[in-house]
Amino acid sequence: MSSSDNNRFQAIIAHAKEYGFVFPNSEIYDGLSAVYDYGPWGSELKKNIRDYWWKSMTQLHENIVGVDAAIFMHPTTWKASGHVDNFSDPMIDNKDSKKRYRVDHLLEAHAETLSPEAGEELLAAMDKLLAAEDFAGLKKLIDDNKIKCTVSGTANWTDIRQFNLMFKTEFGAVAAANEEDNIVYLRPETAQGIFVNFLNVQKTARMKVPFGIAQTGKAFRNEIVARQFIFRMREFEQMEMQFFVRPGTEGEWYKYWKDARLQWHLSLGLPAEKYRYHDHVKLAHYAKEACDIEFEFPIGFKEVEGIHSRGDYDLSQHQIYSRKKLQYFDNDIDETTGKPYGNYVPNVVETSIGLDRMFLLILSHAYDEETITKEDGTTDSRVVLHIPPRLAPIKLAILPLTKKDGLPEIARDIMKDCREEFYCFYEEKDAIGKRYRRMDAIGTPFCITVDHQTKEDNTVTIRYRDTMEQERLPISRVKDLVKEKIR
RNA sequence: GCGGAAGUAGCUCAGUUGGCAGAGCAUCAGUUUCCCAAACUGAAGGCCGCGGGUUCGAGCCCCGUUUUCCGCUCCA
Repeated sequence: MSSSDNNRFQAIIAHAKEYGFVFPNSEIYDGLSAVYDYGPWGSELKKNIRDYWWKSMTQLHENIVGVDAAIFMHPTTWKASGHVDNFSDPMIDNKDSKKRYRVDHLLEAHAETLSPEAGEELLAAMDKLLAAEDFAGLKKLIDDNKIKCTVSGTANWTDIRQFNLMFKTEFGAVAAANEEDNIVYLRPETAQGIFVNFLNVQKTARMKVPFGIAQTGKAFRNEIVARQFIFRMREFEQMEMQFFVRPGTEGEWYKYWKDARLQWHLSLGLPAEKYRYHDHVKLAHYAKEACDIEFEFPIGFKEVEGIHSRGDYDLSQHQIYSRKKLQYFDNDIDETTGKPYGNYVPNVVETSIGLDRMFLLILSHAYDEETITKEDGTTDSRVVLHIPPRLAPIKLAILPLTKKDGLPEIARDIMKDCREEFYCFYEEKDAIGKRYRRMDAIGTPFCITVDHQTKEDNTVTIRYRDTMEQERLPISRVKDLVKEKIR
């Protein structure tokens, strides 16, 4: 990251706070690390991005429907998904090399250097301590065996700490005798709420494979490193769609969604050269194919969305753990056999985009510090957010040129007429130029100004954010013009 | 987690050898303004990140702490 890019990123963060888009969480208490709040214009922008995604997925696809599953899920869900076992490992750091190890890996590696009997004995002791979550005992085991770091060659270890990906909380108002019985997790991904509802949705909405289930919602992950603003947060929002297909067709659907999702980004007017695919070479154990859609943020090319061909892994896992069938009966005729395809566990192609990352994408692409040359030759600067009009928090600012001579009344009437259709903003304070610049700073694409000519012929000037050009039009045209531009 | 730098008004910052807490912009109340932040008058705004120490006296020196930024480390 160059220093100018970094300055730009810092300027965007400062702008986001100053103009009511994103605030540090719990700021009066010195903040909570890697958690942020959305302010007045931020929450509008975020909602508009979410709505645009939701509409493009559900309203515009006859074979995709939505759900809104709870954040809490039965704890077994996360055993089935692999999150409990894969992401809750005790870790230990070597103080000299700063290298971090998983405790079990460290002990297993050491056991291999011992005689078979001694090795077995060590691993048995480890398993017992791991099961009991006896970290002090595990540390003693490492010390007693004089296990050294392969990098520094020393045995100068920190205490053992648990790395927990998932946030835990207690379910039920009354404490249980065994507190383990009461633990529920805050979901680390929204996808599982779709998988466990697969049959409910398929039956009640009478969906036929191939079909998709869309969902937006909060998810929670303990990240090892905070920082990077809203790019990496502990509480974040996902927009996911799981597309269920006939086994054997997942390859073509993966290609379809890989292309369709990039087209969605480009449909917002974002430049293709700022996007690239990153195909995964090393795949997770359940994935058949996977790629990221990356965007060139001020902090470099970063993942904003993932497309994964997940096979039948998730539904099969839930079948095993729930002992319920999660299968679909396909009545379509298989041309090779002349018979229906029959029962199967569908394969899944997932599209998963981070709403907060999309927000940062829009914000960082929109942010611009312009130098403009005025008519008299002097230069001036402005900070403007070129947010796509359909996503802008405020669509139209209605400004009386002065606050007397009946101009505010006319402006108020226009406001009254338009506010049901889209977000409007009225302001009569300060010089008109100042008001234009304030609207530029929060990305309002259109301003109309009521002046004395308005009283004579019912026309107003409309001023465009991106070009700063103005034109005159009848008041009666205003609402339709803005509606056309934000479609 | 380790190392470095920084925290002064809403924002951007100044603050002399340790001697009354400052400016511009923003805000508020007026005045003035017919189209691109900078017209005039006035007002308000501060636990100088937090806690301790040194000193007659600390925004400034010392110690601790916290937050942010930068680099390294980690990242399903």
